[in-house]
Amino acid sequence: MYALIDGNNFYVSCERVFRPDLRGRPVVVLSNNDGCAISRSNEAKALGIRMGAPWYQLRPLVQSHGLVALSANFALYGDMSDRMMSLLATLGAQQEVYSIDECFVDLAGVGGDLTQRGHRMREQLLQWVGIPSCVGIGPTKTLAKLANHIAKTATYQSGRYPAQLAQVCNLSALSPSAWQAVLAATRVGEVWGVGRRLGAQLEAYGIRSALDLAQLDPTTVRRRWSVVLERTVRELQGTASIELEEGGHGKRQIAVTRSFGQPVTALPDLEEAVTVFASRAAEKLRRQHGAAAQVMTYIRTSPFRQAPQYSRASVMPLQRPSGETGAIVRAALAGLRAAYRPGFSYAKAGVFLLDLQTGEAQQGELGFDEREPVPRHGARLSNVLDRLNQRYGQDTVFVASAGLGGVQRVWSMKQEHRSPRYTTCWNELPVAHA
DNA sequence: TCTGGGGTCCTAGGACCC
DNA sequence: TCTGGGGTCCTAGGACCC
Repeated sequence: MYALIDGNNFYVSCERVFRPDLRGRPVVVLSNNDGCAISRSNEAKALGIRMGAPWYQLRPLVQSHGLVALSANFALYGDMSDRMMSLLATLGAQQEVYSIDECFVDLAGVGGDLTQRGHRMREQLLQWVGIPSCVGIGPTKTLAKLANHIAKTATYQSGRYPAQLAQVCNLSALSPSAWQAVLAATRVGEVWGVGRRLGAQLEAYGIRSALDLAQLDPTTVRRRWSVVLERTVRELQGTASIELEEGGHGKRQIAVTRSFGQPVTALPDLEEAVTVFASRAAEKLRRQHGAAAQVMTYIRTSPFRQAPQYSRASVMPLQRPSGETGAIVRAALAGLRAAYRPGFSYAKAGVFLLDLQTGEAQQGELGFDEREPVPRHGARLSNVLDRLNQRYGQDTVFVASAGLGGVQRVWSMKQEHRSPRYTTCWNELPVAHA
């Protein structure tokens, strides 16, 4: 049996912990560059604000409906997420942190009434961390996910599902007929693993509800569609086919990409940005004690503008797998120079670390070239860099090609409404007045 | 004027091997 | 006239997720 616990409107809920005055009001959190809405309070959803709606289209709602827009504050959300996850880890034997605002918990061996346990856990999460959430419980991850979706919908939208499934929905506690009824009331596209494309295809075949999908023959599904959808069908039927993945295995790929605050044309500006992104990516890599064998740099113009379009990625292999800032920045800059064409207005750049290896299992090499022994100082230098930046704050020490005039960076992003980093920055702690 | 960032997995097809 | 069979590895691209 699995539980899926998911924070409601997570980013907005994080902001509300420190701004109780935002409760009951329409609030959105904007993406980097204040580009578009990436989290919405229920009041904002009720105004018809869509996920991903561009901010400039929403701006009139500030006047007309008291909409509050906040710039994304990922330092805050990440820290709130850590608090939430460590509390939820106590719910069962194993936990998979699936995203910043949700986790699966394996309930194997957990006794007692699981529904009640779910209610207690979400009350504790609300009281201790301040985040409202919903809990779904089911025999497989896909069913737990579905149960969570049902709990959420029943909480905020009356009529579609029985009201007692609000907040906590435990499918395994339902009678077979009640179970069938909730699956029949769920559109096939709402099932985890069925996206827009598959959803449309399935509907065209007359498979409209989650129940319809669950009643298909898995082998046929594999032949007609894919092994991925076959697994989903088996999971809906109650056969666990997607394993719980505990943390600690590290990422297979690391990316740092950003849109620019304004279009960038000059190579030196792009070099600054790519240096910063590559440095950030190298830090992430070292945090999981990894090494990258390849570095990809990518630049592109804005697809939303009526201007000549250009997009190019370039992969540079490293001489040997490395987690050092210096080596990674050099490779990323070489990739940038290979991808760059003058005369375009670039809107975004990114650095990807690929072909990652873990610290313990790294490919050795034959010493063909004795004039160039394996360097050791680079790794030590990067460690010192990390320790200094950890102790004295981000960017205390950095690579010079990142540019010295931080304020003059033409490409830096817009964040006009960012809240304080209440929990991760000494200067921005909330102050209590007696 | 103004539209995010970071991931995973699977498949098809090409290059190459014997 | 007539030209096999079986396999691996890598990459690009698609679909999905939050």
